[in-house]
Amino acid sequence: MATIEDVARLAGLSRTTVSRVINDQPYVTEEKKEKIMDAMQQLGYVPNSSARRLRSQRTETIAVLLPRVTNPFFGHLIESMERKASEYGYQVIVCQTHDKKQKELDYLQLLKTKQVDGVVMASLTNDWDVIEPYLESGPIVLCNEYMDSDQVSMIHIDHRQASYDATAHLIEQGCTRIAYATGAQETHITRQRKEGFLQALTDFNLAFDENLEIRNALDVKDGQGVFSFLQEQEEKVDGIFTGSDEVAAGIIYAASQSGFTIPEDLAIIGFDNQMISLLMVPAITTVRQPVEEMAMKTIQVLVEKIKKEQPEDEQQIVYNYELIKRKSTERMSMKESASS
Amino acid sequence: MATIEDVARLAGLSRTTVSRVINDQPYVTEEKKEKIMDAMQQLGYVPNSSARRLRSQRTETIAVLLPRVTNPFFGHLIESMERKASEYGYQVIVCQTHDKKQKELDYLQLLKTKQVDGVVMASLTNDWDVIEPYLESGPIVLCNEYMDSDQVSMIHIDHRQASYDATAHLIEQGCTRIAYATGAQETHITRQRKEGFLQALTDFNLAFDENLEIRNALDVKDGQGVFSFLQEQEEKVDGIFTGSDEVAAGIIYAASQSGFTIPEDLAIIGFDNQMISLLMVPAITTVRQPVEEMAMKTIQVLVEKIKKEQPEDEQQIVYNYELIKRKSTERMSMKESASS
DNA sequence: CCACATTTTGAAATCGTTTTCATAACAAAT
DNA sequence: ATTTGTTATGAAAACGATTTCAAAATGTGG
Repeated sequence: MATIEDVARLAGLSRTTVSRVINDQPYVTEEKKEKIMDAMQQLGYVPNSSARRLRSQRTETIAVLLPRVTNPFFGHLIESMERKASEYGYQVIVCQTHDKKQKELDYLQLLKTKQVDGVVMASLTNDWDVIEPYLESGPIVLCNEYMDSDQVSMIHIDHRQASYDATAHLIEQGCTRIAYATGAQETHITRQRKEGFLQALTDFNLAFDENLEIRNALDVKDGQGVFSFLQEQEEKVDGIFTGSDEVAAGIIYAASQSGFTIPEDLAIIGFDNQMISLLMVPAITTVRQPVEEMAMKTIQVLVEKIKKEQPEDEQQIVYNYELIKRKSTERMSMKESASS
Repeated sequence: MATIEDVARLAGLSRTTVSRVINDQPYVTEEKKEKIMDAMQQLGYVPNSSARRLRSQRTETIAVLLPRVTNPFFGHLIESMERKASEYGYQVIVCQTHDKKQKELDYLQLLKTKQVDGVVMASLTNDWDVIEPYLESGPIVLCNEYMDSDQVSMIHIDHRQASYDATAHLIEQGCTRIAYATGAQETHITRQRKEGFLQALTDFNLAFDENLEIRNALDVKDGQGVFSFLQEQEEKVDGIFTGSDEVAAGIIYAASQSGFTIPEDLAIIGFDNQMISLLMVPAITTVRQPVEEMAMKTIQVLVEKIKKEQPEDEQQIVYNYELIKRKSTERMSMKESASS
């Protein structure tokens, strides 16, 4: 492999001048510049990125931590992040934590060892005091995660309010005994959502039966399991709030196989407005998050932090969500009869 | 940030010895080893990865090129690849080509600049003679892509035969006028599939109307478009082969809104056995690929190539697929009456 | 023609490791 | 006591770029 030295020699100039050409710096005459370009061409020279990284202390790489790519929400998130990062000239390393605390910390190590210039955390299961020390090694931005700290920027929707609205909607449709299915319970947005859910019940004078909380429901398969669980209940459950469209889809699939009618027997609400929520029969009521905007904003904020010398104030950017009402909760007949 | 020098000084030893400890090499007495460990601990030392990379010429990073993460097939692929790579101690850089030739080459540049030790190409739109020169810079393994060359290892199913089987199935179900919807037309597996499709028609004495080939159909939205297109045809189309479950789902969704019955009016076949193919009503007949196995094998082969000094023979590993027959092609009534 | 500013160039230091090579220490074998 | 072989250690080179700093060349205004 040709090095900068080889180019310099062939062009009859110094490494310094070659470096100037590579980095598009001023103070090189057009003539020499061409000579160098020719030499680079001739040798098929490309600068060695490890050497640049070492000297310049920049890696032009970002790590994105998320639970798993196969969850379509995170799939879309990383899709957009990679596109945006690529525009800025940054590479993206995928870091799947599978909601494991240790994995999360392992990946944060990338920041310490200077393998990345910054980190996006779209997965956050550790407590903040464990994460905080890593801020010394480089910027971290939270996306879709919330943290009660003013030392970190975050981009998200109001999960508490969204869950509240969703739950209220279920109640307005006449549901009185509502189950709650959640994903990994450790994360902070999960707590936010739970709060919103409970608040809605309280405000409408409904009690929550703790036995109706299902944890670790993440995908379609889990959704099928959730349905079995609901079916086993002695007292009939007439509505369920799920943290994901996939789980909701799984429930509907299982329900239709058991001859249940949705939403009459059971009203279902999902989250994220994935394509599947539109395609299921019945279509699933869900909460839309502006994924692409959030993803791009996150990258923008992170890149700005990377480039800035002195730290700016941390930003908390809250995006709007939208409750999309569909057939899976449309219980017109019940509406009249039910009002505790 | 503490450097190896600092650690050496604090421990009263040389950089070399510290390096030995870091890399778990022999010839360090237990006593000094502990001293060094203590010093590292005390200083919060972590080795700088750029420096290691530069000196050792290894990056412990792999680039995975694919069209887009949001396509669930590739989502699953990268999910498994990242997991496996992580086991081997490798990072994964996501490189979305969006089926653009230039993007593909841009990302291959990572190999040239030594930012990655190897590349997985799960997206391959350029001709081989354009790609080949990059092999000089490091190993490349194809996954889910086929190339008529013995200079590169590849892991895939027999797309030609799978398409043949799928098409034959449509014909056996009584379809006589079959449309063909494909994704990005530039890739090599796309050609393989087309061949299989055409061969089946020929073998069953059916003609293919070139007007019934739809290109660039990638997702649900495109599927809806495909349905409109089919509806506009004067001569009725009674079957369609699509290269993706998402497209198939889009067609079914649009069809159901127009009061079409699937499969009686139109039999549909998808590809990849995504969750959606099971969840749609009717469920979609599709071709299952062993994604996880393929992904893990790909990483294994690549890592082996990275570690081996002298190049081994290139392997072509062909996995088995499975045609999963579901409701979207189950035209029992037609079966009897139709046999050209 | 001089003084001064600006542009152009390169030698050498630097980034933080790993690797090579030489040497020291120690044990076992002659 | 001497050789031989193995283990233990460090000095210095190397990896391939960027950055600093000094000096040379050029231009400009008086």
